[in-house]
Order: sequence, then structure tokens, then C-alpha cells
Amino acid sequence: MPELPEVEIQCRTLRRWLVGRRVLLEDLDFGCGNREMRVTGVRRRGKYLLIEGKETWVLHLRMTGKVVPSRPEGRKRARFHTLQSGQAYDFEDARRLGTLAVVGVFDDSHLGPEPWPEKRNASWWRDRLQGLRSPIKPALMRQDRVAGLGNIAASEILFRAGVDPRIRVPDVRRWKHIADAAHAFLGELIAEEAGEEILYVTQGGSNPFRVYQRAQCPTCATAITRLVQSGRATFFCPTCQPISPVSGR
DNA sequence: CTATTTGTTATCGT
DNA sequence: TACGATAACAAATA
Repeated sequence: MPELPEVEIQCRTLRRWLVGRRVLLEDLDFGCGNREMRVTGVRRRGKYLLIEGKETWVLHLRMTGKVVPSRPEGRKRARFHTLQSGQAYDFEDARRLGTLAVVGVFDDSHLGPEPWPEKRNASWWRDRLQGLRSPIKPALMRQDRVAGLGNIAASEILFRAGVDPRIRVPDVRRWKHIADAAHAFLGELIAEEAGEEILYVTQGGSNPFRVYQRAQCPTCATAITRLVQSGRATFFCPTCQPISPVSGR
């Protein structure tokens, strides 16, 4: 599943492929019709990809979407043709949950600020989630508070921060740990996964995560607990992520 | 057939 | 009323 790091990597490859080129968007599945423009920029906002020119093409990869150089296999939902070079790139999307829309200007008013690349400090994170009373884990996924953190990122950040995902936002004390953990998780995964094609945890490759879909804690070998919060699977280590902050904090 | 997986949005309940 | 939790939705896979 693409998290913010995978979307960031996809953003960079799209930038390399499309910027400065005249591009024909061939719509196979979204009802937005074929479009053509000179691409002036590609940006990421949360987990949205924005291909910009005289208009903006807005992609969301959701679970299984990715854009790859054209190849025969794969379930294609749209295609980007670079007109001079003749190269084409396919928006493949096995489960067809991804989205593509054409807008004049992307409205990001429903998205909070970005947690990366700028390093955000403890008070920034506390202020962003201020007023919420839900457990910290679903709070981290609130796109209107902080943009781009999904289900996997929330579990991984809380593991690195040593915070139990069930602690309610008003009771969280380890904001500095959360700030450090978020920046480390995002930065490290972007560095690890940088490459031409997005990696997926379910596609045979090794699981790059520390608690997500793991059986054992990589630190202490305690069995990882799985529970459901707000309808989403949460993974955590009950030893390394205690309900009460460890002594001295 | 069921359970699971995602982000977004609609709806229910306190 | 505001907020949180839950259901539904898109589709496919084990």
C-alpha cells in the first residue's frame, strides 16, 4: 500500500518523466476524457499527486495504484504519452480504487500541513492534534490535521516513539518522541525505497516495517498485538509501547 | 460464501 | 452542537 514515502518516490519519478514535456493523458477508466498539456511541474500534497500545466491532473494511488513505463501486463486505467519522445507511462491499478481527476486548481483546504520534509517539533505535533480526544493512532491519520499519514505509518511511528496506540490524545506526553519518530520513519523509508517502481509490502518483497503485519517485536521479541481501532488494524508491541510512560519521562 | 486491505465520506449516537 | 466511532464504498484476493 502506498504510504507517503511511496507517493513521494512516485512524485519524483513522474517529475523526471513528464516535466517540460507535452503530455497526452489517455483516460481509460475515469470519465475525464483525453487531455493534453505541457507539464510544468509535479508535486505531492499529502498522498495526492498533482501533475500541473494549464490545468491540474490529480492522482490518488489508494491501495494498488502506480505509474510505470508502459508494459503489456498490468491493469491499466490511464496512460500518459510524452508526445515528442513517444514514451508512454501507465497508471496501473489492480484493485481499481485509485482516482484521477482534472481540475483547474487543486483545492487542498481539507488537508493539514505536511509532516515532511521539514522537521516538525514536539509542540507542532501537539498543536496539530490539539482538541482531539480520540486515541492517538486514529488521530495521526486525520488528514485535516496532518496530511499524508496512513494506517501503516501511524502504527510504525507509534512503535518508534514507544507510545501505546490506545492512549488518548490529551494523555499523550511523548510528543518529542512522536516528532522524532515521524521524521525518521518518513525519511528512512523514502531513502530505502527510492527507485523506479513502488514496492508493496504484500508483493513478495521483504516487509520493510517494524510492527505492521509482524508476529514478533524486532526489539524485544514480544508477540505483536493486533487490534482494531476505528475499523483499522493496529499493530503494536505491548512491551515497548507501554500505556504508562516509562519512568523518568 | 467470509475476512481483509485502503482513504474518503456519510451517518449514527453520545 | 461537536466530536468520535462506525458503516459504506470502490475491487480484488486468500
